[in-house]
Amino acid sequence: MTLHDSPKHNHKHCVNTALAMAQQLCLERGVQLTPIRYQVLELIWASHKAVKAYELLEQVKPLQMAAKPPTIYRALEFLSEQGLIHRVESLNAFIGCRCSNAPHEQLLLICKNCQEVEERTAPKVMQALSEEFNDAGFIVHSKAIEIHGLCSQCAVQL
Amino acid sequence: MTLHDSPKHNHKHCVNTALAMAQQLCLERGVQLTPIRYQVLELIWASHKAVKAYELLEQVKPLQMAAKPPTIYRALEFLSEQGLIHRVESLNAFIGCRCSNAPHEQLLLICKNCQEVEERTAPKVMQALSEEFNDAGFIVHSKAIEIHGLCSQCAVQL
DNA sequence: ATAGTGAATGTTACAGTATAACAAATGAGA
DNA sequence: TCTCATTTGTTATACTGTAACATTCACTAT
Ligand SMILES: [Zn+2]
Ligand SMILES: [Zn+2]
Ligand SMILES: [Zn+2]
Ligand SMILES: [Zn+2]
Repeated sequence: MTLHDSPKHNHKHCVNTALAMAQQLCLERGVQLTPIRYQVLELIWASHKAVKAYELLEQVKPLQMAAKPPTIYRALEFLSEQGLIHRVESLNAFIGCRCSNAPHEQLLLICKNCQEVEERTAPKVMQALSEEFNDAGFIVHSKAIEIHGLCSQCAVQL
Repeated sequence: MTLHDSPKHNHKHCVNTALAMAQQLCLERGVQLTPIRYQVLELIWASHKAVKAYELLEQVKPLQMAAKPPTIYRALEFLSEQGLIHRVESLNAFIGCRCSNAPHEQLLLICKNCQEVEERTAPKVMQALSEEFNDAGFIVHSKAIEIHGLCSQCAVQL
């Protein structure tokens, strides 16, 4: 059982919220959440595990006969630009983002056992990072903070 | 001009120190810093820019006629295990590590302009991260903290 | 000496990840 | 209708990484 299989977690709610917010945001921004893009987002939200592009491709094919790698990568690029998903650099994979309404830092806790990824805001970490950049005279464009280990659920099980 | 081209920076010293330390550490640990591994390490230390595996392959070929992808990836795996280099996840590339004598956290500042990567210890950040993990009940195995932006040198130039 | 061992390397083939380039379709406005 | 921009289709290819097995080499136990 993973963190998000637990009875406490209503994943349907996660999905509905995420998809509704995506539609709302795209409407506000005047960008198109086309069927392909929507399907890819839905597939990514099927779980809290990071999903690989070619896994998505296989899953999309039954729905989109013509799906080829560019089909998926274009959808991923769009969703990423809109902040609806994040790329997990250390896994070559993608996860849905809960907090898409505003650009935000991301700290990803990646479980080696259940493969689930939890995104956290971690303001104290971000504050400490800012100080580090100032010391170094470094101007930040983007951050990828990816921590691998065992989530709380898996930690007690093993 | 990059951070490490500046007159203040004696890169020969960087290289000599890194290679000498690598030899010393491998001796102490009873592992073999073979010619191939040494050459790859030397090539990585040719600059402070992150280097890609297939770039290394091209550069190694004149020295190692038989070099094929596994040649490079094996050397990279060894150097990585010994903490002599780090993989930059968000670039699929590698950089030399200055502080190989002890296992350590790594915070990488990656310049989009000059491609140089600076590794920092950032104890305050690591402390804040630890607190974050405790809150989340997460058990850490490894961290990849990669910050993209402009280094101090490039920031003033642009 | 010689046969066995483990570590490193050679070699072939392939799996997995991602993008370039151009063509076709779609849809909204002039 | 025509035009333009956006999206999607299509083909091909580039880039990144590994599996699997053969060979070499140095060291050691017989
Ligand atoms: Zn959920
Ligand atoms: Zn887990
Ligand atoms: Zn240097
Ligand atoms: Zn720079």
